[in-house]
Amino acid sequence: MAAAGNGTPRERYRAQLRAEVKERAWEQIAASGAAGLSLNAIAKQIGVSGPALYRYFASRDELITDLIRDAYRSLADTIRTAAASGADLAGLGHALREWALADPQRYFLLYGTPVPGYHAPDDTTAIAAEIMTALLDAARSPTDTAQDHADARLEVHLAEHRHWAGGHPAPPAALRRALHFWTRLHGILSLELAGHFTGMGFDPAQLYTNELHHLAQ
Amino acid sequence: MAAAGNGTPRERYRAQLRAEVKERAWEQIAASGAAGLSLNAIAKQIGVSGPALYRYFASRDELITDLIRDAYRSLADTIRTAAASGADLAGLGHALREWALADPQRYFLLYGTPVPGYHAPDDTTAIAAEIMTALLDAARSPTDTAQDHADARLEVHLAEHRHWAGGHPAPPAALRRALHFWTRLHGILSLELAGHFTGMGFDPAQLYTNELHHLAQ
DNA sequence: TGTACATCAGTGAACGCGCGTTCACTGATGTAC
DNA sequence: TGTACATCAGTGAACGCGCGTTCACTGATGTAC
Repeated sequence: MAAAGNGTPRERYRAQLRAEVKERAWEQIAASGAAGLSLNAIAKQIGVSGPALYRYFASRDELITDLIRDAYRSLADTIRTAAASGADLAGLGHALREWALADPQRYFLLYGTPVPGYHAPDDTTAIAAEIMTALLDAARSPTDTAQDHADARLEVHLAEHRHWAGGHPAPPAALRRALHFWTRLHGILSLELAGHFTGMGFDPAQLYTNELHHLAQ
Repeated sequence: MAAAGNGTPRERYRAQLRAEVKERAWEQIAASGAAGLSLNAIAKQIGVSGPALYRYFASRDELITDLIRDAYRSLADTIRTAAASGADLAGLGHALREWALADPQRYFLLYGTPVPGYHAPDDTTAIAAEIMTALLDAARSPTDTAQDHADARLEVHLAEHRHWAGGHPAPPAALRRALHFWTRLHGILSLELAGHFTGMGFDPAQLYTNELHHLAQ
């Protein structure tokens, strides 16, 4: 009855096997993409029959949803940890890059090709909003230097619509900076991870760092 | 023997059926993603038995490769046409955006989640290089205004490695501008098309236009 | 400490499905004389 | 213009595969008295 420690042995065993299933799932996704994820293949790798996994996951979809949730949580933790240790926007950018390079297919599971018809459950969009909030906080930086005309116009537009994220009103300049952070870094990262820079003979990291300098400006 | 006009009736018929297969394939990709593309399903839609398609495509992979090739060609044509009609970088940007919005899954087939292990055939990378060349030409713009320190450092790096694209040496400033064009616009487009901005209450087009102004600067 | 019962993990067989692909064959379309 | 032959499109049956998932059942682990 007590919800103490690690739970009963059976509960610990359950948690451990769920974790192992997910581990194998990530390996499989890394090896051949999320589309080819197969419960039977995972079971075989673990050394258990296929139907056994249905004690731990109601369906293949539930497993994938769980993986997406974990990926979002992992990214949110990474960003939060960096922010908590006093990183500025550039610091968050490097944390994001490291996280993405550590497991490209995990990155693509969140930000890659969407599956038509699939809708992420509400709690994952909540975590995504959390990440955005962390970015916004970091974007609320001291150096509020001169901005050119084009940016000013965007900020007016953003000011009209900044009611999202649960009425968390951020200064339009910070919102603009956070959005640029997100879109520019995602642009480089996803092209790099998909291999679109190979053979072009330059280091994507330099491009990335350059964009970070722009953003910190 | 003469390779004139539209060829023999049989050749025209072949070309027509190949085209119809591809059309249905795009519809299917738009509806459920490239992973779920099925030859049998296409055959059923056309009103023909499954094996019949093997007269027109050697395998499922060949069909997909063909679709990728067509998509690249379509994008290259779009960019080239815009450039030929005197568009500047901003103009190319709008052309790119329209092309992407017209068929998001086609965009993702080129720039979305990579399938581990899949290597695009050489001629598609040649078309990709062509697109890059068109960007470079447009990026070789008149207004070579002041650039900040961070950009200068990136340009030195690019200058050391600008031997790609068949020894087509572009000024580092143009290369930098072209790369920023590509990565920034892709960043916004892919997040927008994947629905990551929904519910945030602003218009991605404004963000996009804003980036274009930055690039034209 | 020992027995009776409930809980739960895992198995193996089975269902139904759709896939890519091969193969032998029919029937229509084009070609050669 | 007509006949003999070659070419080619399309069919239907079949193969082998792996998938997700259900179901009845066995055997081990934990719980209650």
